[in-house]
Amino acid sequence: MISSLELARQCGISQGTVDRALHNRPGISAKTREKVLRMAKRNGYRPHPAARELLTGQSLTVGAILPTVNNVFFMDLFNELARALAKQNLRLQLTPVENRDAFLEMLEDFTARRYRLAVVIPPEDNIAVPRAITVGIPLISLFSPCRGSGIRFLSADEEETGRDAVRYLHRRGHQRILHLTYARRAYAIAARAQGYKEQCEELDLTSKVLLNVDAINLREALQRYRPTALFCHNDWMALRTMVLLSEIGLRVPEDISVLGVDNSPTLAALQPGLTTLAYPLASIVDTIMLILAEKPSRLNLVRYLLVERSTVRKLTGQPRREKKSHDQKIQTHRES
Amino acid sequence: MISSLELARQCGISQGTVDRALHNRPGISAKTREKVLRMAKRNGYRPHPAARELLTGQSLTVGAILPTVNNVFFMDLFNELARALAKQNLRLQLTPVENRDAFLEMLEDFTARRYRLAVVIPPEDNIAVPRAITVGIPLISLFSPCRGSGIRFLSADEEETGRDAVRYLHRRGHQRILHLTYARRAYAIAARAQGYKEQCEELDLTSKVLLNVDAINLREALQRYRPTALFCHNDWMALRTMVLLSEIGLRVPEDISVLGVDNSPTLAALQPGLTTLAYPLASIVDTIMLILAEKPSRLNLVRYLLVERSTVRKLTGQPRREKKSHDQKIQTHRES
DNA sequence: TTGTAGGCGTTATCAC
DNA sequence: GTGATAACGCCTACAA
Repeated sequence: MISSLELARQCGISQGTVDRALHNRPGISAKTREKVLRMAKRNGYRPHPAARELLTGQSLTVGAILPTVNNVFFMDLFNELARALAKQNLRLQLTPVENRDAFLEMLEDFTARRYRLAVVIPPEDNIAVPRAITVGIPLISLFSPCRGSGIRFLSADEEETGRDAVRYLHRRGHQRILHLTYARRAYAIAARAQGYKEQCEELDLTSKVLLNVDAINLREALQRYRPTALFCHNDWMALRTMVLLSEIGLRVPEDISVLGVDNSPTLAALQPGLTTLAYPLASIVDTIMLILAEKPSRLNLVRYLLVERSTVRKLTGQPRREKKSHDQKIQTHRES
Repeated sequence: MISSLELARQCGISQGTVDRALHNRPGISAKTREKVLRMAKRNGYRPHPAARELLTGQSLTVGAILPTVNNVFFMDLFNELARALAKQNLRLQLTPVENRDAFLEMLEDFTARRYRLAVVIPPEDNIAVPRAITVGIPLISLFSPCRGSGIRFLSADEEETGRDAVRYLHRRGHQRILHLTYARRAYAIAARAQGYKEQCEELDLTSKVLLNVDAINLREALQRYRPTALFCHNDWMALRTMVLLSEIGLRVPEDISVLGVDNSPTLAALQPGLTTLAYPLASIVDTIMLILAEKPSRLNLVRYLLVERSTVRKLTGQPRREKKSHDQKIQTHRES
């Protein structure tokens, strides 16, 4: 790796002139510029990002943290984000972390490195982020909130998602709807279950939530509650449920209906027939890019909680849809 | 973010003394050291990694590149690697790339940043890596080889994996074994299919390879070849196949056997009953860590191709197992 | 049109 | 024990 000073020596000129050539700045003869560019190419010259970052105090990297839990939906999201960032000449640095300590440690590192932005999926809910970090880097938390000033929390309206699911199934004639979800205490999980329960009450349906589905408790719940539909927290759990149902000997959708959430492209490849609620993944990425486009000074002042679906729309410039949007949102490759 | 110079001023001492305190170096009084550490903590001081990297010419980061193809097996691998690196105080920087250009661009960036090592899963086979990169950073390519001097290619012996699968199924009494794999031209895919074919010939079995399984061509192949066992390229494809079989109305393993490859922990959670060949994931991570432990000067001289299973063992210090190892390698939660 | 100087933050090596 | 100085590579401002 050659330095710009070394390059200047090889060309027999000064470092300043080399800089003018490399950055297309005025005040240099065409001949000299050409020569510098030729030599640079020949030597495979690349500016040292560390030096530039040190000088400018700004990095061209966006840091991302995700739990080591292997979640295909998270990967779909970050792949999308990486693509969007690449277009703006920014890189995404992904780091898997196992726990709260590693999470905060990584955030400190991002701050010290002057990353442009941190986009995180916290390994736990409500982690308290020290002020030293929040003043140092704009922070967007996805799916699960963090505690701390100026942190943006980006999420779909999970309660409404839960309600949507119940309404959709009820309209299809279902009366006994079971909700399958995780025992983990996380915002998205709790809120979605809450919406499910509330909507069930409004429609005079009995609600029942099953945590951490397995062969035994699923079988038991099926016998006890005789549900005609299963509303699963996400596509992954829907898939697992379908596998279990097939072992039990129940067919989907003839014997029982299964509804997932996410519309994960990766899982769609595995099980194209899955019925699922589409998660506004593209909106999330769009919103992140919008936040990034703002001036850093303004970033630390604004704070909003994207728990209202309309907020997402406003940010991404989409018009508020009419009532029937509920149906449009539902991807039905196979009716369930 | 406070600098060490600023910290020194606040303590009323020089930068050099601050450095002695922060790095536990001798030549400083206990009282001064304590004071510096206290002030550092209070101000949330963190050395700027860019400055350190600039000075030392070495980064504490390992760069990783993986295709945007959402592959749970890759994520399992990198999660393991991140964990192992964290123990050595190294970070893993993961970057998803879409194509050859982005891949090479990212490698150049890694080189410019003086990363300790690049661990890559190339988006295509046999990408030519310029010398400028290979001399700048030690490079390990996983699953799919790259062209270029000094590049280490780390992979299990894929041909042998293909043979193992056939031998295993044949010993269970299967005579008609179909191989389901991808159309993509990649080393692991081609080599595994090659091993499958060769072993079939040796055992006087007819071999048939089905590319890009879907509902239609699977049904057709089942009717035409009447296989009793399906050997799938990986767990993911095995799962997809099992879903299709269940739609067709065939039960696994009663009507037909399905064998996957990877022993992916993530997919095991989805379908615990899947029979699969264990991929030596831990060995791969161990080997990477061993390569990392060597001196960089030596790294650029050695070159080896880990296509012989014995080579992996040698590097990781495991004894060569006896014949029955084939059986031990196979994870059979449910006999297929 | 070109050369020179200074500083980003850290660390190693001098001198006191 | 402590303080001063130089250097890593880049970029900007100013001087020639």
